[in-house]
Order: sequence, then structure tokens, then C-alpha cells
Amino acid sequence: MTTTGPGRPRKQQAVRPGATARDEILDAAAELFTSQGFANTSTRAIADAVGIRQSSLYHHFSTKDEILGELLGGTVSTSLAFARAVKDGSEETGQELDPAARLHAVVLFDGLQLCTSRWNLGVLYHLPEARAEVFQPFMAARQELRTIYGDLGRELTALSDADPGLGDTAFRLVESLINLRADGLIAMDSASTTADTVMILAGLRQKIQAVRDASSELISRYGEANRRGEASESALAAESA
Amino acid sequence: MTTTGPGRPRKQQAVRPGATARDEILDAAAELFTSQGFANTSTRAIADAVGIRQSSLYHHFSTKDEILGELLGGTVSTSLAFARAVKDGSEETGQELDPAARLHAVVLFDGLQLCTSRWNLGVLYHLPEARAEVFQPFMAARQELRTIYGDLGRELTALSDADPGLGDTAFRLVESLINLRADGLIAMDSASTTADTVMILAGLRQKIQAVRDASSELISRYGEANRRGEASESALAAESA
DNA sequence: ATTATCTATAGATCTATAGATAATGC
DNA sequence: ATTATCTATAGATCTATAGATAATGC
Repeated sequence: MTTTGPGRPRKQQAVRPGATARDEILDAAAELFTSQGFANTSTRAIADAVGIRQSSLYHHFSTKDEILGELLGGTVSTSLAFARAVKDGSEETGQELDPAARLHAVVLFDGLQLCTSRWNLGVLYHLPEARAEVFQPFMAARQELRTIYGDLGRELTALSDADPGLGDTAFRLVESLINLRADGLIAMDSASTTADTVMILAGLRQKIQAVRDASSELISRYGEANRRGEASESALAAESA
Repeated sequence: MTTTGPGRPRKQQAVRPGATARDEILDAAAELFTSQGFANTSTRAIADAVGIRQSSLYHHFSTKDEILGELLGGTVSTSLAFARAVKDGSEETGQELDPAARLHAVVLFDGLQLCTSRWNLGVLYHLPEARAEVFQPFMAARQELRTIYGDLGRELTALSDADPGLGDTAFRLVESLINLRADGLIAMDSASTTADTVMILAGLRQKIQAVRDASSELISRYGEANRRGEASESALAAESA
């Protein structure tokens, strides 16, 4: 809310980033939910962080749950869209994509989201409250992402003696970036070393540089298309890209 | 509370396992905190699950935080005691222990705790509430455990071309068992395949069976000693006070 | 007229304390 | 006398609703 518009003006001036009041609220809620938890964050605390009155939140969201739902959705949607694009990539172009590069790219892209987003939004998926019935659709989306990891892992290990559960292990390593970040232990290259670790598990230590290059190309191809078509998604998701 | 004793009898009969009322309360709190979160679990809900009145909790614990602290302490103490024992093992006996077996054993032991405990207590470490100042001693204990993983990893990779960050990766994989369990995806062998995965990252795929055997011996040696002296739980609680 | 804020508040919690009560054990 | 429960409640929340108010835009 930097420009004037319709509606009664705020008493306090806003300091939150965000194009709209709704975005400011989501940004404040993201910070508080990830640092203090959901049940432990009052609607008053969110409102205070935005510079509006507690009840004014309800002009933009009808319940507190709706705010969490919006954040959960924005968190998984970008990575899932990218993973889907990479998975379907071969079909569209007709040309076979390197299985190693595909898994590497998904791990790296997803990992980068988790490491560089303004707030540690991955934490939201580990909040016990997110397991509630109402958030089932978001957990299902995360489950689909996990399935794609598994499929890409099996494609990669089909012809080798590496563990066919590689994709699941990759998913676990990516998710653990959330915990690493929560403990303040994230480094600049945490996402890329995670992707490399997965490749070592695939038995590709020797070919790592070639895989990195091919992965990088996939990210610039599908990651870019992904970001373009996603302008309507929440401003938070855009920020993290 | 199966036997009669001093004190006014309960109106409701207890169905919780536990030698004492205090243990029943901890068991109920563990179930509720891990499934619904801390702030979202009322003292009334805990009391109902035990079969006593809400206020009766305060005869055994002076605050709700104290219950969480007790659970956090119990969760890390067993694994930490084992890891310390394995780390100091060479000094005591004078004989060098195989670095691969040591890391394998710590991963396997820690992983088994997380996979087989009655409730998914590892979740407690990921609760945003656990980050509060009062629980600092427990987070520090977990940090010490992480450091031992790192040290064991460097000992193992010192003479090879494997990633010296192996121990940190191992810690991440073990912790991800908590998420796996929360998602209902734990298998009988999740802990042991995790330990094997770490050995593959160390470049020891060929020697895996020998490492498993040596690891197994370490667990029966130090795991047993550890379980005997399991007053270490209260020792950790005393440390924090 | 529409929008976005505000004030005020209902009603439902929730934690912790005070003090009564009903057992056992000395 | 000690212990472990109980009843009752204070005081502090917290979510969501009702209705007033102050802007813009037609």
C-alpha cells in the first residue's frame, strides 16, 4: 500500500513490502508462521506487523486458516510446475532428455526455492497444523512432487546398479534444506551441493560436470517458461524466484 | 497408575500406559504435541487424554513448557549418549575402531530411535515453539549430536576422495526420517537403508557387509551400556537447570 | 456507491492458582 | 501428615462479527 486509493487511510504507515495490503499480510504471516508457528501467531500479531487493526485482516481473508492455505499453495506451486514441465519435457519436444540432468535440475530448482525465498516457507509443511483436513489439497500437491522425484529417480537408475529409491532419497535431502535453514546453517551452495550429492548416489561422480551443464540448460528452459506463465501467482512466489 | 496409593482417587479410570501419573501425562502430551503441535494442544486436552482434570496436571508439572522440556530432553539424550560413547570408544579401549563402522552405527542407532519410538518425538525439534529461549539446552544437545556426526564423517573421509561433509549429510538424512514418519512413509528398514546410503556416499559400496557387521558389534557394545545407564535422561535435565 | 479501514465487543477459549476433599501411611 | 486428586475461578487472551467512518470514483 504505497499509493493512495479507495478506502479509509491507515492510522499507522506500512513498512512491509508488497504491492497490495493482501501481499503485506501474507508477507507478515509468512514471517510469523515460520518463526513462531501457526497456533502461536495471533491475528493481532499479524495485523501489528502490517500496521493495521486486527479486525481489518478480515476484509482480505475470511479466516486465519485461509492465510495459511494461501502461503502453503504458493510454496509448492512453483516447484511442482517446474517438476511437471521437466517430467513432460521429452514428450513435448520429442527429444529424449538426459535422466540425470532431469533429476539434477528438479533437485537444484526446488532446493534453490527453499534456500532463497524471503522466508523459510518450507517450514509450513512441517507445521502440525498443516496436517489438518482443510489443507489436504496442498499436502496432495507436495505428494505429487514427491512422486515425480521417485519417477525421475527410477528412470535414472533403471540401467545401473544404483538404488532405485534414489528419487525418494533426493526428496528427503531437498526437504532437509528446510531444517538446515531453520538452524541457520544454509550456505550459498547448499542447493547445488545437494544436487551433486544425489548424482554421486547415482554413481555419476565422473560425469558430474556434464550433468551440471545439461541440468543448467533445463532450468533456463523450463524455469524461465515457468516464471513467465506464473505472474498471476502470489507476489511471494515471484519474490522467491 | 494401575495400583492404589496415596491421594484422592480419579473419577475417570486411566487407559494410558505409564508407571506413574507423570508418565501418563508425558505419553499423552507426546501424542498430542507431535500430532497437533504445542500451542494447539491445550492442557485440558492432555488431561482429558489421561483421564484427570485439567488443573491436576499442575501437581506434576508447574508449566506447560516444562512438559515439552521433559519430552525434548528424553528425545535427544539416548542418541547423544550413544554417539558420545562411540566417539570416545577408541580412547577407552585403546584399540582403533573402524571409522566407517562408527558412523554407520551412530546413523543406525539414531535412526532406529526416531523410527521405532512410540510417538514421532523427533517432530518436537521442528516445532517453532522449541526454538524459544527456555529450550536452548535441548537444542544445544541436538547441536552436539550434529557435531559428532560431522567429526565422524571427517574421520571417515580423511583418506578418501569422498565429500568431507559426509557427516552433515548423514545427519540430514537421519533427520529426514522424522518427516518420512510424519508422512506415514516409514518402512521396516528405513533406518538401515539410510545408514547404507551414507556408506555408499563414503564410497564403500563394495565393503558394505563388513561395515554392517562391525557397526552391529558397536551397537551391541555401546547401545547396551547406554540402556543400562539410562539415568542419563535425568542427567541431561539436570544439566539444563 | 464502493472500498478499506476503524472502534467496539461477543463468546469462546486457555493457563495457572486457591482451596476443598479423599485416599494412604505413620 | 502427606499425597493426588477435585471444584471453582481469575485474568488474559484470541477469533470473528457488527456497524461506523473516511477516502476515491462515477
